[in-house]
Amino acid sequence: MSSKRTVDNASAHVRQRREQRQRDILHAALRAFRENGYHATTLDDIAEQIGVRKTALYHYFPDKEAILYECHRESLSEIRRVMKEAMKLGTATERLGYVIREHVRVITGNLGGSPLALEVPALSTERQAEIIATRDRYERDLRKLIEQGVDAGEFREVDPKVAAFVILGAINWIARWYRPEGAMHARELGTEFANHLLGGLACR
Amino acid sequence: MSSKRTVDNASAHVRQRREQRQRDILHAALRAFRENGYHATTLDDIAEQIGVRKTALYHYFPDKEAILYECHRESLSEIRRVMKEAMKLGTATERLGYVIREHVRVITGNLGGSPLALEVPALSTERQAEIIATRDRYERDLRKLIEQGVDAGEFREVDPKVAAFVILGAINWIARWYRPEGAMHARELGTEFANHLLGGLACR
DNA sequence: TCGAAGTTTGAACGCCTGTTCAAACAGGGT
DNA sequence: ACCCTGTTTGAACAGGCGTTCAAACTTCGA
Repeated sequence: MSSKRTVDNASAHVRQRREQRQRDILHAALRAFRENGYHATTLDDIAEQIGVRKTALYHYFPDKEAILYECHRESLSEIRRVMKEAMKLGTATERLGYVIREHVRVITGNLGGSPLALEVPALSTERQAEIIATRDRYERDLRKLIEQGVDAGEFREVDPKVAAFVILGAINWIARWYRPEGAMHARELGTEFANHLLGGLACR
Repeated sequence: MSSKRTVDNASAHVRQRREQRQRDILHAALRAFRENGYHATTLDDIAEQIGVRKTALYHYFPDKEAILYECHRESLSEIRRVMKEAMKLGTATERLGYVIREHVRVITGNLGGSPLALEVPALSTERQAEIIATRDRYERDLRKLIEQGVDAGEFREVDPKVAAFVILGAINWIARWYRPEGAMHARELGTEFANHLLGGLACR
């Protein structure tokens, strides 16, 4: 039956275009949220960035909060993928360095998100719970990574919790000042961050 | 003339009470802004925290933005005072350590502010310019401090700009997770941060 | 060329929240 | 007891923005 075939092709094409549109919206939103915050960003802002009226957004997301939710999910999944990848490496130093560099790359990328820098309290209670749970899992992994480094004698005896906050804070703060147009390049930024956070400032 | 005398006493008392009220408002606002952000904080939130209706706030500040502005000014002045104090110390390591510890103390204190963590774009253009200028002066001082450490051979050869961002980011991020009720104490937090940011994670 | 499904739009609604204002209230000096 | 100043309040207003909806438009296969 060629009718079935063509219909399938058509709907596949349609779905594809729809998903592309959704990605566009998410990226525009992510960029705006990261730079101006969720509440300061209007649907008009997001819509304008992709050349469309705000009402069009409702064909792709039920409401504004859903957009934020997807931003959270997408960026969290990307960052957890990084963590998983890091675990394949040998030493804690290598692993942590990789995580830091990749995290910086993600946060500075046009497509990626600034994982934990997004507003959580703006979400509904249930969604908050889910996002926080995922984020905590990531943070726990990071702490464990640091603990392993301490146990292995690679790192000094630090409080893993505080150390993780130092690292995450430094990285997430990038979203507040980094602009793609700026002079600073993402790659060097990542290595510079990794050097500083791993090796500190002091001469050895 | 005893009338003059008593009037002065009275107005002094009144002024004093007024200033206390203003401080109360600022601290309530600062706390709310820092925890929930400027836009997510309503005047009702602030007013409720000091047991008053939101309209009462207008006797002390012309509008919401003015409250944010004063929060900025107060916390910036406190943090610049810290920087000035640090300059009296001998080595770059001591200076930077002091700045970090005190910065953490300020940001975790009930009364103090989270200096640079407040939303800037919510201010009017002129006020933005002023706040940014002051903030930049502080950041420049911090960078210079780092440069001096590099020149003196105390620090490794880092990009002072990036190093400053790492330090400020780690510290400012505290506002996002630190809660006074929590188990973590401000003092240890400060020294832990200083150790990490100066000495890094790696064993030496 | 037609029709159906997908997409975009403009107008309108409703809520939230910052702001204004006149009226009530409090306190302390005479 | 009275008044003046400073303070607080409730009601009402105004604008912004998220959201709804029916109507117009676009795309693409038949």
